[in-house]
Amino acid sequence: MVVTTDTEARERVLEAADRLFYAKSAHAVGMDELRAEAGVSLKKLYQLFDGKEALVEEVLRRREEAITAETMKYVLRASTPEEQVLAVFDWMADSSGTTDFRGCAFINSYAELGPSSDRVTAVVRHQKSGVRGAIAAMVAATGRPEWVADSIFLLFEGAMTNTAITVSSEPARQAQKAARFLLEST
Amino acid sequence: MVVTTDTEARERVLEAADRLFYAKSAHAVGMDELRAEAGVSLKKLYQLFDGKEALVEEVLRRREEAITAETMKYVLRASTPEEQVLAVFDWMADSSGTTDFRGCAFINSYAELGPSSDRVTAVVRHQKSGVRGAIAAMVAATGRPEWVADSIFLLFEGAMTNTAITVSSEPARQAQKAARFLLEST
DNA sequence: TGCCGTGGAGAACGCTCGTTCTCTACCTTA
DNA sequence: TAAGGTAGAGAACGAGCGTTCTCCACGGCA
Repeated sequence: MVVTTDTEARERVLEAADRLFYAKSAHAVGMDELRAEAGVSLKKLYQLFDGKEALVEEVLRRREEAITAETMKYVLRASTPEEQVLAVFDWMADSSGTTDFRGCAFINSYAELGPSSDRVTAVVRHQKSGVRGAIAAMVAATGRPEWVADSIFLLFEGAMTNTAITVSSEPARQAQKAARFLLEST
Repeated sequence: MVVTTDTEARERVLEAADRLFYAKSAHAVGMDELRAEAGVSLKKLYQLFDGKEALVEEVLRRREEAITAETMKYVLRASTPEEQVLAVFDWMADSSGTTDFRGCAFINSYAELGPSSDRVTAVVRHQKSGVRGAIAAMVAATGRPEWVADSIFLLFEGAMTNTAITVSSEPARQAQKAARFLLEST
């Protein structure tokens, strides 16, 4: 028998749940499909998580951390504060290149589960305010006014959804171009 | 007995479906709840529509027309081409004031049903390309380059989702401010 | 070796869904 | 009045869901 700790099983479930929920939306993924994908028994699944809603919540929290870390890699690669702001659109363009890019998982979850789950709504609001804050901090470092940060955040959000819907990285590039203009002309 | 034609019953079903699907997401609304809300028998419901997926599709088509007409009212009220472009953000700010504003119904439907329904995906793409085209036409009338139209469209999209998530018209106003800046400085 | 406790496999449960079918009441028309 | 057809109410059905329970195999330990 392959030995796996609860921690490892937890991570396998979260990884599978994140992937499946994002690709197919939460209500389209059954707990049994999840169990099979994670290679875990149904008993253990319910022993590790309080239920589907709690699982969705944890998946979103985990994804928030993962995305933050990944975008950081792009941001820290840049030298000037301006280039750091623009780097988040490079991350988006690269991400949209991968198959099955489906836009912002938080917006998607809010659309599907927001009306019925306060916990999901709370995590989504938290992520959005985090992204907004991160962009605001970078823009502040450039010395531009705060409304520029607001604008770039909204460009980012609009590009995320439309990059998914059009299945093209064009919106990401258009948003980056607009952000560059805003930074250069203020 | 109250006499109702099939056309009237159809419209009642579509109105109820649009309202409920938008407020609670499609999978959270059962056909029986819909039947009760529309005041129609289950038999007639299935006689008027081929099934739930077809109903969602028709609801989105109908909403696309309705939103186009409503925003037109705002646009035509404005005198200059620049003010016409900015008027769509007035529409958004006003709409978000109504209770139960949930952002863009097309983005929401894409998030929930896009992976499982090609028909829904097609309607969503159609609506997005329509909005993008309408903004492009208005921006072209101002003499600004096309990338300005792309930017304003993405600002619009980002503001739609974040106006819903933050339950505030602030993103709509921020996007309008950014759009005004883009128009004035190009 | 015999016992106990843990854990996995998957059957079972209760519920809700989308969809169809049955039955009955009523209106129309001859 | 009698017959026929239409439409509504809602029961029925099969499937799938989230969740729980049963059963058994297997390992550690006295």
